[in-house]
Amino acid sequence: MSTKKIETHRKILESAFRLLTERGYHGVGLEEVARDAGLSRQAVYLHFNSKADLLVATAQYLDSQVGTEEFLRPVFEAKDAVQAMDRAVEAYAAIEPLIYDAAIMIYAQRGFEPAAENAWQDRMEFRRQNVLRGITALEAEGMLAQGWNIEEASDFVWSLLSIHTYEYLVRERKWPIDRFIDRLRQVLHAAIVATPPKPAD
Amino acid sequence: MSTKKIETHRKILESAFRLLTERGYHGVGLEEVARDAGLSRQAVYLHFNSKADLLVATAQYLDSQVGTEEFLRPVFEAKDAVQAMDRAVEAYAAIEPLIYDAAIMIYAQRGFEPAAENAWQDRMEFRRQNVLRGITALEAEGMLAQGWNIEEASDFVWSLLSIHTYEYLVRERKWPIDRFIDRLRQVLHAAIVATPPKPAD
DNA sequence: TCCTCCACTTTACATAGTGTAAAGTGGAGT
DNA sequence: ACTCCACTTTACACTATGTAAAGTGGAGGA
Repeated sequence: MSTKKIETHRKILESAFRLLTERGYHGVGLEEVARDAGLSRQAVYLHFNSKADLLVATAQYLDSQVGTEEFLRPVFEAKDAVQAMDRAVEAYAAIEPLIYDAAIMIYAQRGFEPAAENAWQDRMEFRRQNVLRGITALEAEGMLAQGWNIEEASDFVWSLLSIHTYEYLVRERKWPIDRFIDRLRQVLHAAIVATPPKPAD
Repeated sequence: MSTKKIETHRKILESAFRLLTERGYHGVGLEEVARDAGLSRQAVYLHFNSKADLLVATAQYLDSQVGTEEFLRPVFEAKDAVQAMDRAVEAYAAIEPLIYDAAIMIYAQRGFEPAAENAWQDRMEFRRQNVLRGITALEAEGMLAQGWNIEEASDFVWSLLSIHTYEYLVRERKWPIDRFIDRLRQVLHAAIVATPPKPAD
């Protein structure tokens, strides 16, 4: 692809991102996206096969802009699995607001557009693998609470750290982000971290 | 409304429910819903103002069919707040599969259709009030874990008992419903139920 | 029995969006 | 000067929602 085409590609994605997140998937037509990017509607079809394709590409573009790895670095550098977990909650709370609009849009379209379903599954699987690593480490350090196994604890934590928990508590219930972080940590500690052996007396 | 019209109304709702849940909101047109109900497309507009209206009416119709109160009765008849909570988890796990399709459809449309947004908020508020009552009782019995207040504990439990937790764990991760119930109870006990005072020795 | 009402049909139309097709344009690179 | 190609322009096919209005047929009341 020529430099020019790549540049146009990016312009479409940025117009699409802004308009789609402002007004929702059905709230904007490709006509308007194209106009916003300074192009004809047909030009958009030279870059993306369909509106659904554009949505998915937009979400992936956003992901690349957000730089998830940066946020996750402290997690991997933690001194133990419990600290990693606490840091993961913080990272999660920092990333979620940035990707919320796009993620929810993908989620809402996943029932109708196979491309959106794939994008959603990819994202979920990525997250679940990260959680699985964390829980595996927790278990290896003997800090996974009794009564849990790695698989089920991972599933549960993955579900707890989903975009919907953020939506319910922060967006709907207006929790300040610090409360959100503290409460999630509190729950995770209580529910899946082993209580420390009695201090020797 | 005449008996005949009410009957037709119901027929439309049942056709709509089946087709919409089978193929999704955008997967069926009113043409097809009407045909399925043995009517012309225009007849549907004599009963519902728009497709969005029909969706909302369908979800409400389903709610009325499900009989949520029946499921919740054991919760209100529990001997204490902790037992009520355990029973609430069971009721929740019984109701969720029945309303899942319709609820998710309403959820997915809520960004586009104010009617769907209202229906969603109503449902959420109903649930949140129920949870709030439960947590208030828990606190009154001195069984709310330290570090929680009623408001925040309610928000958290409400979010944990959302349709999305069911979606993630049962639908996506294929948890058997019993495991789902057990794990949720386990988490709730660990996270928000007070540890009993040390038995006298 | 006749009349009226009304739920529903039929036909038609306006509007809006997605996606396809194909000829034309203008500028950048060789 | 020639070519390529990204993009424009115009046009069309298709599908859906929603509106409008005249017509039909049967049930219920006078």
